[in-house]
Amino acid sequence: MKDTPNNETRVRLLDAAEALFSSRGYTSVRLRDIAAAVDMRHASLYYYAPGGKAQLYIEVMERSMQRHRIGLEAAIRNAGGDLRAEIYAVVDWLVAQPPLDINRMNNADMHELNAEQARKLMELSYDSLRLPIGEALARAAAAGQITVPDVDLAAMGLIALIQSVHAIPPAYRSVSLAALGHQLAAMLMDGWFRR
Amino acid sequence: MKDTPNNETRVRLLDAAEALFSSRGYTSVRLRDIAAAVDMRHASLYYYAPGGKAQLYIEVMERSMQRHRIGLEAAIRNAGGDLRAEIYAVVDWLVAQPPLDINRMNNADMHELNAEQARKLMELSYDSLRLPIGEALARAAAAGQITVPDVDLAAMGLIALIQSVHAIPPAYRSVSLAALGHQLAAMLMDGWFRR
DNA sequence: ATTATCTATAGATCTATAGATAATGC
DNA sequence: ATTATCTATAGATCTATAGATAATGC
Repeated sequence: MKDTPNNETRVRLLDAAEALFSSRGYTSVRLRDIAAAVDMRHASLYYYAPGGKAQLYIEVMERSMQRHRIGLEAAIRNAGGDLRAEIYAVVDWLVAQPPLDINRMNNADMHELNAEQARKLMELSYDSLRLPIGEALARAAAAGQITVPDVDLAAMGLIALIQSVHAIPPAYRSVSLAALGHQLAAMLMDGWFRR
Repeated sequence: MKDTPNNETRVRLLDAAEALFSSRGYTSVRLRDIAAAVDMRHASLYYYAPGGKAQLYIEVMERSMQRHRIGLEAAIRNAGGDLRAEIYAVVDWLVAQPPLDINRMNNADMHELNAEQARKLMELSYDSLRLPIGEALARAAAAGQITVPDVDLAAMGLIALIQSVHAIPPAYRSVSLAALGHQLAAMLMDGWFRR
């Protein structure tokens, strides 16, 4: 009795499921889509996730959020203490990950899940994203470098702003996601108004 | 042979469909959900939209985007020429409307539609949101009041940022959507860094 | 006669389960 | 014997269509 079968295939499966769920959301992704992405028949997914689609979604999203928390903390830690560098490191991390859409998660995906599981997953999501960035902002605020009304609001706002790079269809996009992300972050840090 | 049946009921139906599609997206909304919202049987929806779910979505989203364009232009026009007032008017307009999620539209909803219809709808959406705000920004930039890398990027960034108010579950929200929206907009206009 | 709705149901998916099968590991 | 996959299919939705019905308008 092993709690988790195989491994390499399992990771490939979770990666594929994450990419799909993350960009298209719970209801738009069919088990067939995930199976096709790992070149399997959809029935075989039940071998790795006996709980079916909902289990797969929750597992994949929890893993994603935990990875984000670790990745964001590391990105900030390695940026060298300067807030601007920390924020750019956050942007670089985010644009290299599958797109996040917290609005869609909160307003659509969560309706398809058991209420308690949904609550827990949203809490994990908010914490994983908000806390690392919020702490960096709190340090800069304490040092008198920045003025924000609320570090949590600012952190979640930054993420929403950065994720808007995924709203631009590739055809209309002349520069890299990272370059766009940096421009957006710079707007938020420096403000539109002339100094 | 009339092109549009009834009217009062039709408008109620489109309003209900818009609220649902807008916040939960194409695949998460069932025809039953829309029908229930207007107290009908889902089969009756075909009387108003013979083209079915896809027609309903497109019709409702086109109407939404045209209304946004008109509403944003009016909000800006009535704000009295000051950029800050114009942006707050934009925020007030946006938070009073059903939530927009351009990321979800672009990455999920559009996959369920005919490619050409999807392209047209996204183009209309970008124009309806981007142009009114972009023009206000261009005027302020020409007057030397603000500095932005790209007015279109700034306009779409503002919208994404404002829409993040809908990612906060009501239970965690102590102030009004408008107040939150203003805080977010002020961050973007003035920037995080001390002046 | 037309308008606005309903009931009943066909047809198309989608998720999930059962059971077979081939390969691998003891 | 266990692991990893497949085929086949049941069961549950969902969208869409057909045809009935009641109310209203000429």
